[in-house]
Amino acid sequence: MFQSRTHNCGELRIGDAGKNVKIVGWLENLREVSANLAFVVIRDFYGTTQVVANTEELVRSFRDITRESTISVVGIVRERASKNPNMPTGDIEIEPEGLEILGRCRYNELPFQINRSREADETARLKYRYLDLRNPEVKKNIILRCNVVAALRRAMTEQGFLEITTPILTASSPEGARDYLVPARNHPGKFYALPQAPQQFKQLLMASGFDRYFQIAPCFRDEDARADRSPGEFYQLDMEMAFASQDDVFSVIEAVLPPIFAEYGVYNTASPAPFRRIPYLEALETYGTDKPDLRIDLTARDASELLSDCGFEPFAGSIIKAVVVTDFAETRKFIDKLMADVEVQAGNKPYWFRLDEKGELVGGIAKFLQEKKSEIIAALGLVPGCFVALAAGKREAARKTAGVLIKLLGASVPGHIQKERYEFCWIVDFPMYELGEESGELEFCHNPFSMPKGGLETLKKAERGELNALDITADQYDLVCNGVELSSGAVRNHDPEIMVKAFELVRLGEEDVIAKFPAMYNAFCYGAPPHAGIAPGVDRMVMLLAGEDSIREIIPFPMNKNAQDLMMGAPSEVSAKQLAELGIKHEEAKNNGN
RNA sequence: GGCCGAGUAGUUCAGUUGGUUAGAACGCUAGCCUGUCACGCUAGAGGUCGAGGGUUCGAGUCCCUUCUCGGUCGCCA
Repeated sequence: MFQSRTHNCGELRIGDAGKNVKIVGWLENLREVSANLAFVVIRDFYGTTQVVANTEELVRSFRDITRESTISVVGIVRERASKNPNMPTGDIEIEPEGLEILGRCRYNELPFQINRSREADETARLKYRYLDLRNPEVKKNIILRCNVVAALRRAMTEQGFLEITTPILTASSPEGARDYLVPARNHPGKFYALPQAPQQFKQLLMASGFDRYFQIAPCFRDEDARADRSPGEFYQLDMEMAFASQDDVFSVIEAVLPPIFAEYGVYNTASPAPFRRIPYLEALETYGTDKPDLRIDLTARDASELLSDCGFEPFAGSIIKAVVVTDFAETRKFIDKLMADVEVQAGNKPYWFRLDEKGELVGGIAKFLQEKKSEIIAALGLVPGCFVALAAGKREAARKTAGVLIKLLGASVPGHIQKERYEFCWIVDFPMYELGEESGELEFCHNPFSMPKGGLETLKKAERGELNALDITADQYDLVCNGVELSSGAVRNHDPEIMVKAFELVRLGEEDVIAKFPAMYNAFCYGAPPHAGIAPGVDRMVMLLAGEDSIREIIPFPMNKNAQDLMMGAPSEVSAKQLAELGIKHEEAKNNGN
């Protein structure tokens, strides 16, 4: 029978010398110095401790144990003859009196070396995640995640929020991402859906009279992965407040996040409250993106009037954005690489020129600019040593290209980014509607739950043609940190009449509102509070705090890019019996050629 | 679905204009070594070069097809 340890592998110090102890853990390493002297490293969750094998018999015993087996060692703590100042337990070692194998590792070669697992093939890491996680370097991100989640819960609770869980099996919702569907055994042909977010439930909680709700909420979306987007499932710090305005939501987030970022992040500085607020359109014009990285000091300027008639063919009739980089001393090779990278990421070719130390416009498209040289230098405020990157095309393409230019120039040209900090901002005043790319017709820009600014009156004006619906904004906002979109949120539309009117502008009506959101529509007909909320992504936050570029590094058991769990073998086939119970036909018929 | 990159020993990688028996490091096995701590030293085992086809006297290398993985665009209200 297993007897408990007296100490873990991270806690013994010089003051413990002479004590009788029992430690347990994984056999990490065996260093044989001679036939009758070897050093054994035992690792557990808390750290590593050295055991000394100082007889021929002991050396043989340890040699016969495969590494990564779990063992227990009973013995006496003693001061080391040669200490290791680099490890917390480096002053002591254990002289064993008893040794027991608890769980033998059956393999003397592992899929990868534990202490170097981060360098291993990712497929192997995911398949053997339980070995990967034995690596303290890998484990520490998961511990960080736990600490951050605990801190978020504490902070939200302190702010008076209640954590309320909402259903995982729910109804498919008609908009947004692809749903994960679960067949309903008792209702053949019908399906549950896993929630893309607890959006409707949290609004119903507001209608139920809960004042401040939050949840570390699992969300499920069947969309393709990215480096910063795990496929399938992710977590949000979902919150909603009754009788609340945009400012109320901002106050809570500005109180909750900066201290946690400063305490747990790789950078220990976070922008203090209040965060900068940037209107959506201004962000697109100035930063070329709705998720600017404010650590970068570069901005985009409109140079359409200045340059569109300079004779350079791609500029004719185009919107042109200029990004001026001072103190630029990079090589032509650097520029070519950067321009190529921008073209790939933006899907649009960027251009450039420089003002050299002699005050001449050189390089890139400079030969088209000589006639208007002084005008250009004055308009863009150029000084010798300036590099000017240019984005041209239709308005959206020019903005996007400028955004990519700013991002890549900021990251690679020295002196234009203050990297070691968390820089938050709010993007506000999102448009309520946009023209659909395919349909060309008016559609909801983000989500139909947001309250249009000006409420019913504004919508009626748009309906009467006194106002362009595209100019209607909503109290809808994004939280952005270091160029990463952490969250969207909004003041919600809690008035059934305004909801219907908002839908009418996109050629839908009351029956559509009821069909799509029956519970919410009905509930709001019984007296709903004005409410607002937000849902910062937990995974993205932890990524920022851990300084990781891959979302898989901060998820305990991640899926691969193709939404497969290589360790568990999901998704997997199921038995014909299971399918039959669910009223689902088996694929076999097809294989037989029927 | 499009585009880009990768796939060679258990692992991470190198491999020249196509040319002898495909190498290194780490790991593994055996031996040596009395204070190591990424211990050191010596020796050894270990390869369907992702798969299939083609060009060639000869292919890890060139061509075609295909699979897998990663990144990115689409997508993600």
